[in-house]
Amino acid sequence: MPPASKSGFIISVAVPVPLRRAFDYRSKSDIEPGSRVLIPFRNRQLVGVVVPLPPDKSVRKHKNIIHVLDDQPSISPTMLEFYIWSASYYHHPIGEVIHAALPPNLRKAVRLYDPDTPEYYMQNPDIPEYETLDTLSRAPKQEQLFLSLSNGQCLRLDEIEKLAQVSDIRDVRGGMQSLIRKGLVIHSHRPVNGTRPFESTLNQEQSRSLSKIKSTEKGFHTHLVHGITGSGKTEVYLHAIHDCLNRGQQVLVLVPEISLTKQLVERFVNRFGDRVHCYHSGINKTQRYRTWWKAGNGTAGVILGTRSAVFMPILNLARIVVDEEHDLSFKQMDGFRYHARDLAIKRASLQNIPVILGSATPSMESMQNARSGKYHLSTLRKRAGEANLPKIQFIDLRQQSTRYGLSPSLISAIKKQLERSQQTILYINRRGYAPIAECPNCKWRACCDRCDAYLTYHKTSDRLCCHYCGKTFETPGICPQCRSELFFRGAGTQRIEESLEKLFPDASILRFDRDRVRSFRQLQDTLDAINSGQADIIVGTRMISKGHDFHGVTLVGIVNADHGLFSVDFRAPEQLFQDLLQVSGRSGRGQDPGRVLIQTHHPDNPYMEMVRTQDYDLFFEACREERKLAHVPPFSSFALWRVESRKREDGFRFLRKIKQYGDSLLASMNLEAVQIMDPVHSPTPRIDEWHRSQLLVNATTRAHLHQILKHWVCWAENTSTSQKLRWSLDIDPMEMY
DNA sequence: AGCACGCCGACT
DNA sequence: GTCGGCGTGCTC
Repeated sequence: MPPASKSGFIISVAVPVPLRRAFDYRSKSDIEPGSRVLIPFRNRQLVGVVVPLPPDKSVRKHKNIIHVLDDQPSISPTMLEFYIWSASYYHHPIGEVIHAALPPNLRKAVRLYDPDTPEYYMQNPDIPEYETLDTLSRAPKQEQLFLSLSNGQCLRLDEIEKLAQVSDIRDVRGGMQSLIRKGLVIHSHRPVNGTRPFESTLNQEQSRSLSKIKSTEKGFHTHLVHGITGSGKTEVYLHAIHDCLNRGQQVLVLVPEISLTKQLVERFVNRFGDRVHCYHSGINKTQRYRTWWKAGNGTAGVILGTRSAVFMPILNLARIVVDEEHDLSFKQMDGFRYHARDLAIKRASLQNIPVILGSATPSMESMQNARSGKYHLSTLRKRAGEANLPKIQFIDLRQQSTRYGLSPSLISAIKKQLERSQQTILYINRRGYAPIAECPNCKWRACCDRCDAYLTYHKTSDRLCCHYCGKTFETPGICPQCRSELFFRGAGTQRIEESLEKLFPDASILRFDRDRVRSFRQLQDTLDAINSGQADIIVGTRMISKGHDFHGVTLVGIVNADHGLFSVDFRAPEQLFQDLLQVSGRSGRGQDPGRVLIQTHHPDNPYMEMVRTQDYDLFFEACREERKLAHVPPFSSFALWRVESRKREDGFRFLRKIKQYGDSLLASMNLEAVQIMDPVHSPTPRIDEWHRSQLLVNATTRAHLHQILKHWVCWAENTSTSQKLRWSLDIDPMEMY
């Protein structure tokens, strides 16, 4: 309760500005937390949200709130608590966090409104009618209402009211609400013909995993489903979701950006009809608001979304599923740098519900938690249906020479595929034609003028392109220094595509990279083309490895696996292992067995051997030991200060000041568990004319890290910096450059 | 962030 | 004389 006085109430408001504090205002009446208010802010008017934080006693002058925008709070106490927790964990301004969580049209000074009138109602097709009538035997009015929806009819409220007049039922809306609350009736936006009956097709492993999940229906639990590619993890989630919908509850399903395809949505819609609501960057404002509204009032059964959907208010949330939990796209890489998987787990604990993480290659963090008993682990070792795991073999590049990336062994394997008219995927993690344009004589290389990076040659546009800032340049035909003819070194997707066209002129070749597949629409079309067998060979970057099911692909060729084997980033082996296993998993998902050929200079590297045998457990143990010795996550917690400046030394100087202050904080707080490294320039020191440097903080205890950061960030925020300098703090950084 | 205030150079 | 450049500081 805010203090009430003669002059009114003092209300704490989160304002959408990059400041890590709330602002206090005066109001004649008390206002419930979670309500949006219009407030004067300096000489502007902004929409803020009332937060349950204690007012700052040191502030004397208070302006009046202009206007309360919500009759009822648009943010529930639970969600508000979750947003405040998120802001404090990531040390991000509370106003910006709440602003990001609101649907775009509520960020403006408009009142809440129902996006869907009229609303349709229908019987829940997943519950047999006799069962329902049983539960309603002592509620005759509700039974009447329920029966007016018989035979799968879909009716508007006014239509039901007309029918109900006959039986003299007055509170139709209330009656329908209680039927919905009991899960016997569902809302639907437009008439649907019911959903398909749910057939169980789980194998033994899947059933075991499901019953493990079902055994912890109540309370907070984290499940990790470790299922090899093609083992049918999705099927397990679908069953778990089905149970919740039957009880009239809701489920949140988070998937990586690239996985939210038509195929996946269709799979959900086939099971759950129009109770499925999607939420991702490609959805317009009206749709977003509709989903937000329906999630909040309990009518959307399944909310299927990408990372930002973790902030969706959901009235009867019973479960959260995070598919491909290892995927890096769950981490927001700019602005509010949150990790949707970690927040999903926090949210589940706040709401006291189970959360299910699934992956073929779980992150080190999650598996460590499973092994230590914090999470419940279930393992799916068999591929569902007829399919078997693909066989992985190496092509030793020390013994075979390649022509533009392809070895004779790989070429002959592709040839055999074409003869048997089976599809092949070639994976190369580099787009464009050649990553380097070099003078063979004086070794001059084409560089970007805005970044410290070499330019990639793109043959389709005949231009040199910077993959960091996106700027393109005209290709000089000859070396600007010694006038020799330039040589394009190395291979990207375009060059592989070209080589294949020459080698196999009759084959149809499809490129699958960011240059070719730019929009959501193009992604659908490309996936459709692959699945309908229009492409014989698909040349793709990492995009292709993200959870797509290709039934005709029986060979995956990995053009170069060595990228990242000797990286300085401690996460590089994990990412390599995940990438290679994920892309290998695209092979042999139909009836025919799959093969994987990996070109490498290091077939005897221990990590490569674990890839070949697809031995996740062995990999986990090896990686675990390495990380334990190096004292890095999951055996410690990282925070990373990042600074960008226009002048080279400005950022570095600021980081030295940050470190100095941090060290003094450490000394005064007597925290030995926290270690502050020295500032360093980023591996790519300049991007788009911004010079980048960073400062790593490594802590044994997360609580101690948090404690020092609280003061540290506060200091940084109040230390004036010029506009030529930008800084940010990354909690649990996933990429260290 | 976004906006006002303020202190110096080239202009109707 | 003043219009406007962006460096600095503040927002309950």
